[in-house]
Amino acid sequence: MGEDHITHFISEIIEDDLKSGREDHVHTRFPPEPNGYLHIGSAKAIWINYTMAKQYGGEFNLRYDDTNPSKEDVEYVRSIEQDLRWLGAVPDHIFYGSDYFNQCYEYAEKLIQSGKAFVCDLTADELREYRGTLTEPGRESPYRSRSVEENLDLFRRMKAGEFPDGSKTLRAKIDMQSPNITLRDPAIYRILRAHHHRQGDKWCIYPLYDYAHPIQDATEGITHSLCSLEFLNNRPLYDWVCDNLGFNPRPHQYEFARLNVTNTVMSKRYLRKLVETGLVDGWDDPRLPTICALRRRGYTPESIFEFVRRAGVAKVYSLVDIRLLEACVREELNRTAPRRMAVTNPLKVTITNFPEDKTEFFPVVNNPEDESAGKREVPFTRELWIEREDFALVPPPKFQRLRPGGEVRLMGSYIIRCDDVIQDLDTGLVTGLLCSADLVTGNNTPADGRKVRGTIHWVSAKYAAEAKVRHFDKLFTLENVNEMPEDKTYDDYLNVDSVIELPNCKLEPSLADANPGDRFQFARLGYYCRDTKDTDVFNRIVSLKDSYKPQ
RNA sequence: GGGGAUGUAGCCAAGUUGGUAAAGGCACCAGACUUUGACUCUGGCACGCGUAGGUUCAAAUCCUGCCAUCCCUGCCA
Repeated sequence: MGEDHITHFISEIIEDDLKSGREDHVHTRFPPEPNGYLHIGSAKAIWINYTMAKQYGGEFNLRYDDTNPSKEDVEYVRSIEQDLRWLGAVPDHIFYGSDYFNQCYEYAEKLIQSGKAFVCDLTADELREYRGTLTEPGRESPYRSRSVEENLDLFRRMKAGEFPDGSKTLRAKIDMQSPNITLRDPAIYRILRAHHHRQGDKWCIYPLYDYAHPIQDATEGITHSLCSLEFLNNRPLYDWVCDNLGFNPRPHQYEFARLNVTNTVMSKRYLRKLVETGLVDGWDDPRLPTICALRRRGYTPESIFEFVRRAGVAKVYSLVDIRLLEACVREELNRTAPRRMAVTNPLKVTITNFPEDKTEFFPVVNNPEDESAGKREVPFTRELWIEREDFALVPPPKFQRLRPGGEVRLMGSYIIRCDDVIQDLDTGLVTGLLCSADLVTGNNTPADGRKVRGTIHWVSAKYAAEAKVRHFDKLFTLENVNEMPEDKTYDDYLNVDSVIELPNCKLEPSLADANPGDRFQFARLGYYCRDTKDTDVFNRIVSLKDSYKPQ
């Protein structure tokens, strides 16, 4: 799947670095904050960092960016690694940003000693005021000129827990006039008494992202720190930290546009809300765009990475059509998923010229594109189920399936003719069909050479297995969220009833043995996966394209 | 009355030392094939590269102005 060698502006940068000798190897990392589950958007950052490392024979780290204990949890740590492995981006190393808290602290003292950082007593509100605005420069903090000794003393006492939360910060001394607000003496340490999922209560001061991230990268020997475009403004600060701490060699940050997908909400905040309020069953509810939900729904890791690959890497804000993902899934599953017959909306058919007590087995091809997949024996009996929509009392133009007096092929089996229609006298509803099979022709082309256009799927009523089939009509529960007006919220677009459960599905008997996670193509109905949790359910992964248009 | 990034078809996206039918994929349309109206195959789909000028024999590619979108005013990441 995909080409051996992937090219985009990031790969060109890396190749230039390698060619010019600025770098002699490639080492990347995926640095999620463990504050939620990975989703399809995360897959892009994972894919880029992973493929760039592997393409140039380098290493790829998973690093938990856990510098803010108030938002993080071990549950997320566990899920992230699991999802990463499932996707196939197996990390060469797993690190925790919090494991570098000692280094961060040492480096901070170093910054203080070289006069590059100071302890500031401004409150959050005051700090905001001093910072200035987008159009006005900021003012220097009155504490900016404290002596090295005083700063060091204060910082050590911050660490020792002598000051209450939020009463002081350590700030980098850069430039309050800078048009880039990130550079206006940014806070690099805050006082925060919060239990850390990994460090416990060891620390009451925590480094901030802009300061910790370059240190983490440098400590791990990262060469190319690939992140999304919203960190572009932070790059000068990233460079400032690297330069002022004298990292050599030092990592370099490059930015690409993050992935947005139509009808799909990536906001971790909102996804968490859906989970916590019980509107969905959990982070792996098949309606969600999380990696674990896609997995449960039946998407393959290959198709997700293929989607990311085809969506491309550039620097424009982009909104990729969800149908590209669907196309990737269809393409893969079409090659790999065994075909099975299932009837989601059953209509009884009686083959009047077929004996009541007889069972005939027809060999049916498992995958027309893969001969090694072999065949299976499907039982045929006098009473069958067919799809209700495969019969039309009054056929619309170009309708090729069954109609009164018409013929149709039962896939892999006989051609049948509809002789009689049984209708409910009161409602007119069709309750059954009486048909006769061309027993002479069998599963072959008709001896008289007549053409029978339509082919429909069927299941023996006597041997049918039962299961629920779950359709997701509105992908990921949200419609048109990408064009959401400002006065609306995600809740206005929530469509929790978008799942259609079809309780009376008739499945060909071989489906009774399917394992959770197994994927199939149900004839003309789409690709389905037996749910891993709810095992009497088959989830529709994606529907087949339907080019049938009457008239 | 700031700074940065970006603007190529419905959606992504190649193409940048200027060179003369503007790759490819998704979507869509038409047709062929078909024991799944799937798949596959064939053909179509930007007289145009945000816009207005300029330089040039030649511009998506260079220059200038303008417009639009996104990011930045967390002791979040």
